[in-house]
Amino acid sequence: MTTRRLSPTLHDVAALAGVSTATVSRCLNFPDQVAARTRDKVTAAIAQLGYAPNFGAKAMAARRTNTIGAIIPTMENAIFARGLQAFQEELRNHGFTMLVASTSYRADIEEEQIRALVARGADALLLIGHERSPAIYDFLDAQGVPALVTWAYDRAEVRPSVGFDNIAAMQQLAGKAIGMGHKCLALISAETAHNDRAHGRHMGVRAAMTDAGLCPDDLMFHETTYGIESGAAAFEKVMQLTPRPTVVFCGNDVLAVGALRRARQLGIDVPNDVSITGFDDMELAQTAYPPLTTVHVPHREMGRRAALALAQMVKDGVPLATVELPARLVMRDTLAELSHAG
Amino acid sequence: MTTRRLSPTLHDVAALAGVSTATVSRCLNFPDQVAARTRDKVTAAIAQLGYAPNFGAKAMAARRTNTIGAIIPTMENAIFARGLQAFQEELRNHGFTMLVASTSYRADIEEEQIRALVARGADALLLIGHERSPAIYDFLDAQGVPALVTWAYDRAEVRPSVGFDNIAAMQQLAGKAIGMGHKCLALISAETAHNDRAHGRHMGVRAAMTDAGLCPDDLMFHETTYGIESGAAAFEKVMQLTPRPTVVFCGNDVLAVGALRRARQLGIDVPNDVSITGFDDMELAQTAYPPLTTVHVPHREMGRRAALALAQMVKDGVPLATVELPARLVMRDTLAELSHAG
DNA sequence: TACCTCAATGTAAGCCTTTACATTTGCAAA
DNA sequence: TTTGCAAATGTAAAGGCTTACATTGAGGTA
Repeated sequence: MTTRRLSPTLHDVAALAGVSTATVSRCLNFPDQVAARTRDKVTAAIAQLGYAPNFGAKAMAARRTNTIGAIIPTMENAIFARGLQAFQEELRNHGFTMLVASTSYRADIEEEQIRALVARGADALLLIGHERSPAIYDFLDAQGVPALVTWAYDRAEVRPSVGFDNIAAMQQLAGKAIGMGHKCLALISAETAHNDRAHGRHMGVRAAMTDAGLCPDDLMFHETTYGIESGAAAFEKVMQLTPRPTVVFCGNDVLAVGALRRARQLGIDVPNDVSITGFDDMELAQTAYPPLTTVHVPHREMGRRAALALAQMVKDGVPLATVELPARLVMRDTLAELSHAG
Repeated sequence: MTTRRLSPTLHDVAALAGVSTATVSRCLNFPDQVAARTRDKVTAAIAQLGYAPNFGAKAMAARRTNTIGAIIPTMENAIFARGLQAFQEELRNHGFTMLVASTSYRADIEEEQIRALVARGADALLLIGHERSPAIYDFLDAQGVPALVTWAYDRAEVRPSVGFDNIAAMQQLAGKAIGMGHKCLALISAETAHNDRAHGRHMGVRAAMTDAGLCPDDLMFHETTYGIESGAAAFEKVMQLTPRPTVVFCGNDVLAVGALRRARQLGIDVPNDVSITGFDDMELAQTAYPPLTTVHVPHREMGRRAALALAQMVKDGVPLATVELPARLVMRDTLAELSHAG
């Protein structure tokens, strides 16, 4: 009485094709190392048996899973979703599958998720932003799992990354606003702790002020949580300040849309009474009314490039390199010359 | 000369703790089967060595990966992203990790992805919508991989699902519009081929017309691709029809926002000249101007419930059951009583 | 013909864990 | 003290694949 197997194994295929298991394995993984005749026999046997390789066995023997992990704050933020989508598509082109985990912007959960994905056999990891504890980098190094940072570019960092320069981008936008006559600036920022993107954007505004001979400490800085409502509330607060700002930069489009909405509710005209800008250029920005002036971030391109780099790293050992991608201003209708009537 | 191992194994832990590998394994998987003293020794050894179980070996020996696959059309659509986020969070609560693949709404890619995730050792699968080839269901059955459908509920389907009734929801919305005096109806729909959600919504409008004694064939039906621009173009087309519709239902919020935008560009006032409705109730709907009347779909709840069901199925063998979740009308500002002036 | 080379194929040793079954230990009951 | 039983632990056999190394055989060269 023989044990009935759930599904056919390499061994069964080999027996049916009249070759060794090694040959079948080679047929699957390095087809041009085996003679065409043999290959045909094996292919036929595989088809006949409906053979599919066993994942665990393959992973164990090959010491690789062809799986790459991505850890992002949340998929609900469209910018991450978009980048992730591109990441996954490119990964698929190279035969990899994506494992996803999210952190809700919490450092402790991120650490847990990094460990979880490594334990799940991720061959490499995609991470957002540079800022995390050194211990976790040590862990990654010890486990030999390469990690690529994205959404951030910082020439001072040694770890490889694919991203854009948050400081420079925001500096450019703020510089533009100052050039349009604005001197009284406010920034509604996402939380900057453990978030080097938000922090960089803050620094960018300050840098532009310094460039223009303004005192960066005069920037009205307001930090808040992510969300349309938060943006609305922050805007209302900021508009009560004295002197009242003539331009309100927002750390991202979602906050800006909230600000826009509250402005309308308060009867404040944008951009005639006050200018508002966003950051990210998500679909929301075009849809908003009036269409939002913002900074376009190459989310898809970042995801795609990151996937490519990681795939080549795992497959061919191509070392990870840092790539800076450009972010560009998108002038729409919410940033205007300072009207001296205002 | 001994081979240097990359990372410590169960064996190393066992040696250090002075017990057998079986005991270490039990310590990890069934802690209360081992004496407290032993457990302490083992725990110490694990910590000292920085041991982490090998995924491939574990998967092979346990014939389980604690990984669940999700296959969705695209993460760029916020409604899927949101559901997926909730799905992943709940999965994490139960110790599972999520494998994600996307299909770009293409049946052939979906099939390929289903096979890929099964090959990657997914213990179970989350799928969107019922509509797919029987062959792929056979494959899933043959491989013993349970699948749960979501985003759709259809009492006629035997396969388990967690979702809402697209027909009934749209029927309710259309019924409401008809009750407000509208008789001349148009529907801008996403592509209905291989998409039972879009198809159901179409059927819903027709059903409401029949209910009200209107002839469903009088519905001006316009099918288009997903996207704001598509919605805008479709709206323009539909408004050139004779008789001109007084209400334009859209298959989703994105199309509706496109319609709204084009209406503004064309100087058509919403809702006084024409009513427009969406479907999904994504953030976009509140942000749009004017705020969009739509149907709220419980995306998060679907994701959460699906994760729970799948986790319980894989862990404890609880059979998958069909659950219908409610979708409800959200009246905002784009649907109005038919003004007889119009 | 004898010899060499290289491509194709085969052999078998891992890879690391889980788990059925066997063995030992500890303790309570007699 | 002896016996019996349950709890704790150990032994070793899978589990299915990859791959280093060994073997075979075909074709070319001297």
